[in-house]
Amino acid sequence: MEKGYNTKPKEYILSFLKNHKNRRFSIKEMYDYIINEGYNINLTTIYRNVNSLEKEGLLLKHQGNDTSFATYQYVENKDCLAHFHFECIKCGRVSHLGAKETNDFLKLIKNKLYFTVEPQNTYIRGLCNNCKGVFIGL
Amino acid sequence: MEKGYNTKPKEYILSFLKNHKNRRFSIKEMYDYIINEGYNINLTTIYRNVNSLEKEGLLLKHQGNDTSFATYQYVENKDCLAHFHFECIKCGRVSHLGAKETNDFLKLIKNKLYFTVEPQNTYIRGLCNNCKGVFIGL
DNA sequence: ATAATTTTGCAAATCATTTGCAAATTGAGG
DNA sequence: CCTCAATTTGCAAATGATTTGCAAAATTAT
Repeated sequence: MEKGYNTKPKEYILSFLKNHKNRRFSIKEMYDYIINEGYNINLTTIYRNVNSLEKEGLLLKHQGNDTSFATYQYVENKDCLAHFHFECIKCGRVSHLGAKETNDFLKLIKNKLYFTVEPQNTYIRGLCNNCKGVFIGL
Repeated sequence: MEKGYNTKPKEYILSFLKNHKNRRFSIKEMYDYIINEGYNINLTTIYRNVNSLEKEGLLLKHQGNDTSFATYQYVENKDCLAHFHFECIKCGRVSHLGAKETNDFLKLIKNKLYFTVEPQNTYIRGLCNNCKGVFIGL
């Protein structure tokens, strides 16, 4: 049973992510950004903290189908996990569908399929408004 | 520009996957199964073939959020990619939602969000009928 | 069969992530 | 603000999945 100390690196990492809500970063990206901001930190330290922040539910971890590395994103509040997620396949930004629409959809498919849906694990993928115009190909 | 030779290993891998539709295998699993069937093959060969089969659209590649390795699955016909997918978070099996329900859902959210949904990239996650009873946790 | 081209198998390289361990940091209690 | 036990850090080395280089084997058209 760990007491959980408050360390500089841990605080720095979390505030970095909080300052970039709705954006995902790979460990390497965080590292580069943070180093660039003039704060000295170790890659391993980021791995370790990001891991425990994810377990605490403060971060969302994404493992892309095409990328070999994971990315992490700060989640404002955990309620959003009860909704379906929309993930932009271009910029990676994640937003979420309202409770009403989530429920409507769940009703819609309830008797269609022998399947219990877990919205918190579900990412509906497509293009967000920002990326609609610029995306080429698929 | 490659001509694409038909080799024993390539055929063996594809037929193995075809004989196990709706199931996903990691490279290592395929290797173990195939070796166990008495057919001699190399890990690298599986990597290479599975990669090109995926590019040809014959296989679906999955990169789990929690697993460090990819899994692959034979897809019967490419039409199924135009539908939403259901993926069981326990057994990994993928099935798909019918065209009508897919469309109903798309209509449902069309004006709710500045978002263009790509069903072929979307996995709705939950528990399939088989796994409903046995799953612990989450 | 022959030759040109692709694919295989193996070993070594690569890349993301994890682990071991000593040194540094933290926080509770004096 | 000093001390001490517990936790966290940083670095180097380990791990595990995947890729690559290269010579030998397999394939296809001629």
